[in-house]
Amino acid sequence: MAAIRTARERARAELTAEIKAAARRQLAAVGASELSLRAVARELGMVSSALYRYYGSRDELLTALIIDAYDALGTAAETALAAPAASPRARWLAVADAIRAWGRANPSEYALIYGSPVPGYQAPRDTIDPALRVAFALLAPIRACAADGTLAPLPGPTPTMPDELRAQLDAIAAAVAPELTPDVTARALSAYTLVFGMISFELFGQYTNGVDPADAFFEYTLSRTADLLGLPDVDVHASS
Amino acid sequence: MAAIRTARERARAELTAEIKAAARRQLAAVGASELSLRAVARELGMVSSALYRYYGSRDELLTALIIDAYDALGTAAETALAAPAASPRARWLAVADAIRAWGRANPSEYALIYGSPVPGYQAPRDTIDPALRVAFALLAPIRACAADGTLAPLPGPTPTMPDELRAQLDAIAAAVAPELTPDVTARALSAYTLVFGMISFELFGQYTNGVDPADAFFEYTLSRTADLLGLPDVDVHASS
DNA sequence: TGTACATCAGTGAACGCGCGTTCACTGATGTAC
DNA sequence: TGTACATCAGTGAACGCGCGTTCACTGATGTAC
Repeated sequence: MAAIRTARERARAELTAEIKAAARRQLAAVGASELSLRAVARELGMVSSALYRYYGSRDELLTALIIDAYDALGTAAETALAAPAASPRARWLAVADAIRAWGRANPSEYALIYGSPVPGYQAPRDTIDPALRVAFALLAPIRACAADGTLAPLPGPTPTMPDELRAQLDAIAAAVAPELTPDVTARALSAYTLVFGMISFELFGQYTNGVDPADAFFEYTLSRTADLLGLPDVDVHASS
Repeated sequence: MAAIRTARERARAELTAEIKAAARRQLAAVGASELSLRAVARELGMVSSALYRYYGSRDELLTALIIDAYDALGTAAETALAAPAASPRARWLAVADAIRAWGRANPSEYALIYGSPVPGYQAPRDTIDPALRVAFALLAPIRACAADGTLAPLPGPTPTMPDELRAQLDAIAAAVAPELTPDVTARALSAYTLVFGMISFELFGQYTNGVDPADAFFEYTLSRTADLLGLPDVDVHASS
């Protein structure tokens, strides 16, 4: 990131931020596929063609919003991960809570990245890395315990694993978490899916007339899930 | 449903079906929020105003599509539920598999009902009952076992349950599954969330470069989830 | 410090397009007697 | 069975609107000497 030196550069950085802020408001009001450059320009008191000095097309702006959303969520998760925690289990719960809190605070941006894809819009490669940050943060406490052997023996039976799945899980582990056995990787992925499944159901209205507000259900299920992952509830790392 | 008697009534029923079929194709091409009455009419070789003989507005057509999607998914799940199965566990797995199969076969309709809500569109009350059918089908094998005491003792620790959650779960149980204890209800709801979480992640592209194709991961996770629900793997009901 | 030139942000008009919905109408189908 | 009338499906034109994107332009900011 180059240092901002001239007034022109400062103005450009500020206006870029204002454009994205206005676009985020649009997003909340009408949704991703109806995000309109003209409406954004109108809100900023500019003429619509002026936006083309900042983004080459509507899709480019949409991409910037997606990357920002992944980054904001990733930052929230990483902040929770870095905070002091009584145990690996508590740390994992804190990350999951932070993910949910971000989603509730930014429902339209959550929908942008975890809702139905916008037909006709193809997310470019630049979105992949930011998208992985949150997954990494949720994985980190599990990896730390697996690395020093403090992951509790996994409760419950372990189904036989077909070769196809083992190969997929090995590839994931090799890329991001070499400490994990295939079964732990599978449980971690399933826990990750459950965390986002609950948040999506809550935000998209599937829990209406059921467990909405979902705070207690979320915590209860998360607690059971942490046990199934074998995350220890004592601070094993503090004693070293 | 009134019997169709006249040629006019037959034509109307046929054209209604054709309109919905064309609208479903639109949905797949451009998504729910960009569904266009004019495009539907164009595909049918009609003039756009003619559609107003069938649906009073764009939103009315969208509602019909949503209800149809819930009903189609509900039917698929109920069919799997009614099929012969070796055990309650197998029956539950069959229902979950049927849900996923329907989603994969009809991704745009799945996105319509389980994806991000369309901003500005408020689903009317008529969608509630059809939406519950699939949840009922997935719940049925658990209820049957709970009713005759064949649900296995639940493995794993049970977190303490706050009163707020207990009240919510009691209300759900009272309405749809009085056989279930609060903890079983919570586990059933969490399993339900996990099933849809996995399908959404698969269809919305979150498993790309991971466990995609997700067949093996889905079955593996489902198998472990069935165990956590205590669903017996023998046909306890056949012996009675 | 001052001047001449280059860069860049924002304007305003325009292009070509698609949308939902209304309305008066024509002509075919159905019904009552 | 035949006729007169009512119902309804579909037409075509129109209203008023918003959209993304291009383009020649003005005027302010920045840079080199």
